[in-house]
Amino acid sequence: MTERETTQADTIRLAIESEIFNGSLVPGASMEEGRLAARFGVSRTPVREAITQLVQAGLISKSAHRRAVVSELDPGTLLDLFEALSELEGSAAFLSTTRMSRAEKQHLLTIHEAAADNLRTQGDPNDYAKLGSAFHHGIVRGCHNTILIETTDWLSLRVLPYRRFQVMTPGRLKKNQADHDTIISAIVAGDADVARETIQRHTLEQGDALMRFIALNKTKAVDRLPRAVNEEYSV
Amino acid sequence: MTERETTQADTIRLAIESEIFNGSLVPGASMEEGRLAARFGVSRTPVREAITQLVQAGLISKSAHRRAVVSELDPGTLLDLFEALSELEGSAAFLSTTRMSRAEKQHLLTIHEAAADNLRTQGDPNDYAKLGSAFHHGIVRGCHNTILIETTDWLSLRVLPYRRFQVMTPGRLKKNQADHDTIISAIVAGDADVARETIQRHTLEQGDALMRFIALNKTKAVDRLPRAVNEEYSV
DNA sequence: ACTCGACAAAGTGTGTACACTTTTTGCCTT
DNA sequence: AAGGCAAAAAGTGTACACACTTTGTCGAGT
Repeated sequence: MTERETTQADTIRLAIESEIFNGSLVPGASMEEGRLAARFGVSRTPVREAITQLVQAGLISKSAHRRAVVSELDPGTLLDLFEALSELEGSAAFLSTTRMSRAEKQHLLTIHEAAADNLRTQGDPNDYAKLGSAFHHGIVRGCHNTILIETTDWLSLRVLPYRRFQVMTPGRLKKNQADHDTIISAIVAGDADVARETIQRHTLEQGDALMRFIALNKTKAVDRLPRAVNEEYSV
Repeated sequence: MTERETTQADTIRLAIESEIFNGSLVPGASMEEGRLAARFGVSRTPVREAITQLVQAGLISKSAHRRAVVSELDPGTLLDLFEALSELEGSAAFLSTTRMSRAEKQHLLTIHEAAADNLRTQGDPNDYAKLGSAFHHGIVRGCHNTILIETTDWLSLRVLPYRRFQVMTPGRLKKNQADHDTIISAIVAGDADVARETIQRHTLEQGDALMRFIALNKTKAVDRLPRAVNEEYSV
């Protein structure tokens, strides 16, 4: 009768994931199984399983007999990440140009226009960020290649813990929107090569900006984060 | 005193992995934790951990309260896999063209020539396959982007269980070698675009050939595999 | 005071027990 | 004989216990 579709380990994994994304667990923070278990009111077993999963996802690093640590990306790796992501998104855009349905293109246009509207009316920057993310995701999904989508998502996930550092200056916002405009135009016009090159450079630049920002502000920013913890997470 | 650098779960994971690769565990075969545990002489705990890891790696599929199954790729997904892989290798080749050291290029040439020699002297086809794999891997490593390398390896891993189906006809061998020749020439000449396009198309064609072969011979081939099991793995 | 090393505390890895879910078996009904 | 329901068997998920490893502490030697 009592049907359990989602296991406890899954619940814990999602919980830890979101704590990493919302910044409760900062990159570099170490997690101790027993404490997590106590905090979530379960035994260590499902916690361990959740951690194992997150390790494979790349969000957590861990070596034998040592406690798990939220993955910390050094600037070099972060750059590699964005470079790889930009190539992947470029490939996706290339394929999407010829594979997206009319409805999908329309959906993308709707998002793009909503973003433009947000800029014109000086709407919530947070909403703009969401629209931007939806735009990228829409393009990637448009390629209809499950593996490519999955892989892109996988890489995007690993950047997520650092996205919160991103601050968009008015100049960057405008450039961002202009890039998106070029991309969607290329897709609609059926120019796959331009779509690929534009989104590729665009994503790379985004990453570059984020990297520079982190390099400059990291220490200060970390200390100022709400509920941020540098060392051990406290109950 | 007794130092344990590799945990039992790791050992088990590697063991299962290699059984998947060498065909003892065929895609679609279901694995039962208790039996695996007994077979490896450990408790279920490390086996479960190994399985969790392999699930995240994509080699095994599993849903709650159901036993784990060696991932089975339908033709469509397999095609997607090769398409994604071809894009990734294309990107890597593009970057490698400008980033490979002289020594790395030399190493690649050595491999390529050994392969050519193998063809001329009608050497062991198995050796030729290994050289081909080393060639691809060498190009990917040449891009010096950890994430891109890691991601490419990740996708390659998922194809591995199906590589054993691959049979190279003399015609394919020659074409394969010619492609490799074009690629290495482009890299040495510094023509990144040609390198990208060539290896991209090359990998895609490889995948296509493999797919067709599997589609034609799968059922028969599976039954003929040494130590192959269709249903449950028996102790 | 500093280094080194033994001891103590904390934490991870794995074995085992048990609850709950799924699958199988076999009986009953039609 | 086929279909379906119920109980039993098998298997997965989780708690807990314990061994071994790592980490932290404290005191002795220099």
